[in-house]
Amino acid sequence: MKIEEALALLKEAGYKYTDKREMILTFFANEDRYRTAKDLLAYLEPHFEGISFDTIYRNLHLFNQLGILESTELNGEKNYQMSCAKHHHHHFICKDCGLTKEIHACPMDRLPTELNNFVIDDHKFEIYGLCPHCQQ
Amino acid sequence: MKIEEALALLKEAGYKYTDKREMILTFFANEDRYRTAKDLLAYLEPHFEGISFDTIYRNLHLFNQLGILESTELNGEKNYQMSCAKHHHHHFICKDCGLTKEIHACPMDRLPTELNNFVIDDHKFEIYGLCPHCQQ
DNA sequence: ATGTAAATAAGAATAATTACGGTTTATAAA
DNA sequence: TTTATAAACCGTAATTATTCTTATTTACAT
Repeated sequence: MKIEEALALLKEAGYKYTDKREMILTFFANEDRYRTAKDLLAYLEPHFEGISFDTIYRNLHLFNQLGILESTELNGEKNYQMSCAKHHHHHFICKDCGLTKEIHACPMDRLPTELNNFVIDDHKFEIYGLCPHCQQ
Repeated sequence: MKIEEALALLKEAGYKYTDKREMILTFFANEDRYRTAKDLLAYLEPHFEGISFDTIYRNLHLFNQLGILESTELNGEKNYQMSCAKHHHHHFICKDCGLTKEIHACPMDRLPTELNNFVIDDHKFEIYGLCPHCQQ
């Protein structure tokens, strides 16, 4: 997702434009991988001295809720990256650098009949390993 | 996995037998679902007044490492259940009661060639929803 | 210009987990 | 059966990630 698209989404949903929000989006737009709240804070700190945790977390939540960011949990920490959705897909995630690669196959396509009596709300399919770059 | 089997594994790996460890295993043996450290503590507390966090977490780690317990992360909390491994499989997990159901289909069977240059260490496939009982 | 709801800062609170120093205990060998 | 020793344990403090609270500031529609 592009920054402009995200800003439009924000405006449409009645949220305000702020320079911090723009910079948060810039951060994620320039990264093709999952990043933590801490990573984001480190990026914002030099530009906005004294920026608060609250701002970080509130916006991560909001953006996630609006579908601007997608999230996953990697060793006990929530990680976010710019949403590449529109079409449903899953991810390979590099354990070293956090780089992601879309996987278009989805195991839910042919679901086992064993789950006939279960209500299915959600699923998670992720592959972990090392990207070509981090293998060296 | 049965308690005896787990105790044998412990002994074989050179760890000591203690009454607390036996009760931890009893707890998980009687549950067919993922449980948190807190759940375990609540169960042990009446039997061992003043049992420490350290004991809980140290043993959860150890058991997980030995393959006695498997773990997953559900809304920011680590959850454990008795390992049902031997054969590779995945889980349906009830969001209400934590009940699990094995799924024998594995999406890694036919991996997309897109990942040819990636080293794959691990993967996660979980389906979340409501079990028949919790739908009422 | 101005009113209002949203956004923010600052820091305290919470929740899960880990770490540390001192004591007890399971186990094996004398 | 005593004894030595490493493992297990307790009590508690520290850490880490995250959320909450209150007062203040700001974007933006009117």
